[in-house]
Amino acid sequence: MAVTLADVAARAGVSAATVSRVLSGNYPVAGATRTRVMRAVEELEYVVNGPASSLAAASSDLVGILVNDIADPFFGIIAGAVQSELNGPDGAQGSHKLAVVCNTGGSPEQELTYLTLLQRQRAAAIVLTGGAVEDAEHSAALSARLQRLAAGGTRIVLCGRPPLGPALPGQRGPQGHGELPVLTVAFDNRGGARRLTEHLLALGHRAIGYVAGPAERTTTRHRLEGHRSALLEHRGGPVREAEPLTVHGGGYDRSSGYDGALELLRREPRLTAVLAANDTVALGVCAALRDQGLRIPEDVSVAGFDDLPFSADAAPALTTVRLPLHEAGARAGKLALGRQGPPPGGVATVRADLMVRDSTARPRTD
Amino acid sequence: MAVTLADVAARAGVSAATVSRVLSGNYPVAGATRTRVMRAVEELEYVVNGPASSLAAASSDLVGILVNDIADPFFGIIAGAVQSELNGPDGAQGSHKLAVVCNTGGSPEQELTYLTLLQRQRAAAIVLTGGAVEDAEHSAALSARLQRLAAGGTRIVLCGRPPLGPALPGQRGPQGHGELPVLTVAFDNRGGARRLTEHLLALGHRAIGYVAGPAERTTTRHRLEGHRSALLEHRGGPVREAEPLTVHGGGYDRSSGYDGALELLRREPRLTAVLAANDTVALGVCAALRDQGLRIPEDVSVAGFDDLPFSADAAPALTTVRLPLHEAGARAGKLALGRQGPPPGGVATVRADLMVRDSTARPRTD
DNA sequence: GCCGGAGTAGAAAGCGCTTGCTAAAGGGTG
DNA sequence: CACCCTTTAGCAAGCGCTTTCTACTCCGGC
Repeated sequence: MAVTLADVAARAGVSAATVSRVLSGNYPVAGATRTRVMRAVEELEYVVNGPASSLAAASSDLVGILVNDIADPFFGIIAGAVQSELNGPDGAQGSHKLAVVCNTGGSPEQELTYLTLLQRQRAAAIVLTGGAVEDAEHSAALSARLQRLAAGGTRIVLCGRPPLGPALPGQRGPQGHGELPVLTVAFDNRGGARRLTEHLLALGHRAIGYVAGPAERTTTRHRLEGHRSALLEHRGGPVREAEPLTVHGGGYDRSSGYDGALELLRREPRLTAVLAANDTVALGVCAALRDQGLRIPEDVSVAGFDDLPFSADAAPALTTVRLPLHEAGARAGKLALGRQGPPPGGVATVRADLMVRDSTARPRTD
Repeated sequence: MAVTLADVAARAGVSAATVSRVLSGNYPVAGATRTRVMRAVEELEYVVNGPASSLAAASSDLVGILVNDIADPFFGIIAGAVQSELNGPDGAQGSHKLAVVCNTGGSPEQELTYLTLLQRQRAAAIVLTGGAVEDAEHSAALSARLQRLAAGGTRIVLCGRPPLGPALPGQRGPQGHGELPVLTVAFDNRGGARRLTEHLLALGHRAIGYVAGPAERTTTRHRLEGHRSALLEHRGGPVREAEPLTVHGGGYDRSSGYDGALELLRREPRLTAVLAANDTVALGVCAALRDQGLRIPEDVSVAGFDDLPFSADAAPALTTVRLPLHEAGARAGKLALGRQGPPPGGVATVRADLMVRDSTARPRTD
């Protein structure tokens, strides 16, 4: 039924070995033979059998990308960037790598399941994106699985999540365990959140609400830590204790923002600013405030995080923290393909720049 | 190095065949043997070699999804929905299908390239999303390629693009060629655009601008056709000839909308409404209008298409046409897996409902 | 004019798994 | 109690490709 190497070989009057070598190009083949083979390939419209060659060569052209939700532009942008690196100038006309996108929905079980599936495909590399769930048991299981994968030759890259390892939360600096072969592209979530909060403090806000993401995720914790540290270090006047003005939404979605804002307003009607876990949540916050008859930024300032494309076009344009998602994804892709040397310490941290736009302003002075 | 079937077999004291059968589960194995095998599998942490089993069984658990740009939520939502169907209740604990997402960037060459790559992987199915480029040569090449894939057992589903085939543009009804084994989930772009335009006409608008997408795409053409037909059929007053008030943006992106709106304003300063190719373009249109000091909808009404999540939260909330992207993607996924019988004629058309929100209103009466 | 080494092609042994066929038990039945 | 059928397991032949090793041809150099 299907055309095989042998068919091509027969037609070109050579052996299968020769055809294979012409196609892979890593063995000298005389020019005349090569053209004869290529002609046979075209005439027969031959397409290599991937599984067979993966088996024989013990290699694969699949690269896994784990995301929470591919419908979320945050992950879409990263995935797209990773994928764009997969066809770079590797072999003759680019490598033939394909991106396998896995929606984990943020679930640790799914994460593990997909890793097994990718291991089964003997994936060449895997990029894990988005914050990790902070659970000792799961971390251990995840770590073990990644070790095995790495041992089997699969390159592992974390993008937008903190480096792996037995390092305890809060513990920083060089890690003790012997060189985990897992590279990381991390976001400066703490720094970004801190700068954002400082911006609000500088504007004069003192009652600042915070609609955080799901409690158990690293991203949530880091952003919150940055926020709190800015609050604590603030000199120049009394600042409302942060805790009561923090609510944890169910997810990084619009409705969490809507509900969270309502809850904050209930706790503290004199709120003058709300920080959201990310831009999508911020949109929900804005909607809730508007529904309560509050103007942005005249009555309440709002800020997001991530700087997704729609944020600049929101009305008012959203003040937020820009995460270079495309750049980070591309970097992760390069690392995954081994196309770029590992960053010092295996961890590259990308900037998180404050983008001041129209949704934040000085608080009303009444 | 890696654990193989034989290792498991040895440990369980059975033959490799038995292990294979326990794992695939489609052959009777005695209970005792099965548990013994399962234990060995767990002790050895055995993971099947996908390429090897694909080769031997001449099957694959890869499903390709071609999208223009995965960073665009339009495609992200569809891809996510397709993927969510891949783990349905197929085998014992769900099938093991993986989604290969391919960013074509809208380029016909890339499209063909990725199809070859997927053919090489012997993909179980391929879902092509988004509008097609209307070019005879490319259509023929694409069609041929899809035929070959289908002949090789790969299921092909089109999602959000018109059915394939030698049917000439504009020609409708039953197609003459013998049953293309390609299923389609189509969007009612014409109907949606028509209803949207009718809405504007009903509000009293007569000078309606249209910022269309790239000229050569089916989606662009269909939406434009719906728009024009509504204009032509309108009874109840003079309507500005549509052509001069249509501009073609470079893409379905924000900047096309911004530039397009400016161009429309230049051509017709008394414009009272602007329809955009999609929601993202609409955001750009809004930004441009605002920058020109025009209020929405008081001075100019604006409408989008697709109803992406951010549209409802835009300010003002965007009037648009809702495309059930998730539903369509899920449907496409089911069809791709053969989990659902083909729709009559091989084509399922999904609704495109008008969503009237705050960005459209009666024109000023001055 | 003979030998050694490039340069090029082929034979064949797998890669790890699936599956058709065969074989060995076990259990009813006449 | 022999026989046949059912149930369960193993044998072994591939699936289509890669790659090592071998073989051959053609040169230049001594």
